Amino acid sequence: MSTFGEHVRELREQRRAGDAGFSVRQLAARVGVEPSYLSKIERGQQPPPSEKTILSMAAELGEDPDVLLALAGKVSGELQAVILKRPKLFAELIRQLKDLPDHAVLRIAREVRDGEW
Amino acid sequence: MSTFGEHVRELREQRRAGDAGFSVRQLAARVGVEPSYLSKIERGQQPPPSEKTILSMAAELGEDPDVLLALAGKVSGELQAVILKRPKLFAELIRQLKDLPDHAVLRIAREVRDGEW
DNA sequence: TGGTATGTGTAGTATACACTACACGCATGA
DNA sequence: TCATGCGTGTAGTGTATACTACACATACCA
Repeated sequence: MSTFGEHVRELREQRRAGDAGFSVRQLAARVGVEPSYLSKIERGQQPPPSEKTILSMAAELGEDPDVLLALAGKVSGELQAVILKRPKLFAELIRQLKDLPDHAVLRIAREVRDGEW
Repeated sequence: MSTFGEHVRELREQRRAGDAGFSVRQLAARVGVEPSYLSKIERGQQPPPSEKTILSMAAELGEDPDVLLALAGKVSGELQAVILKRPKLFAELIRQLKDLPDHAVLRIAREVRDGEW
């Protein structure tokens, strides 16, 4: 697995191949940070930025916010809020799901979505 | 719902009714913080302490760690680690479960535990 | 060859986090 | 009365977080 910075750099360079607006400077401007800061993040000289900044990056780069947050070692505040409302319930469930294979977890998500509960 | 501090104070005073070892000073000593710090936390003059300290408090007070952490607005690092390993999967699932009633979430946890997956 | 854009280096800053150290006044019991 | 324990007030500390500001060298291109 790549680091947060490496992954961002990769995404940005992919976008840049077809769109010159994805230079460090221009992306930084749209994301709302200084270019040197973004540069350092991409090269791992700075730790990943705040959740707010990561979400802005994800939107600009067309990446899944949860994935980018995860590379930064963060769980989104939105998800945390869901857990915090019913901590016992969700704590127990998540621990149960910890070692379940992907397809099983996915199946539960689908069944819930399809209203079988 | 009570705040973190109020809840801790309540728990401590309950324990104290039958065990003099639950003074602010003695509990603080066992938890590993200064008495004045614990006192301030209980009265809401300080924000909740670190996860480590909260877990120590939960153990001493016989409270569910996830519940105490939740009152502090924190999700345990252990749970976060589970989510961070498969962010897409868990993010999707948790969002699906957001508005599900307690009994339904509980039923899923039980069925997973009982090996029906 | 002068203007513009690029990535990056150095230095500094404001704020929050997570506490400690010590002192004070009150109560109790020997 | 005085040692012990109690809760709490004031002040200060070290570290991390999340950045900004500005300067520099390089490359393109008109």
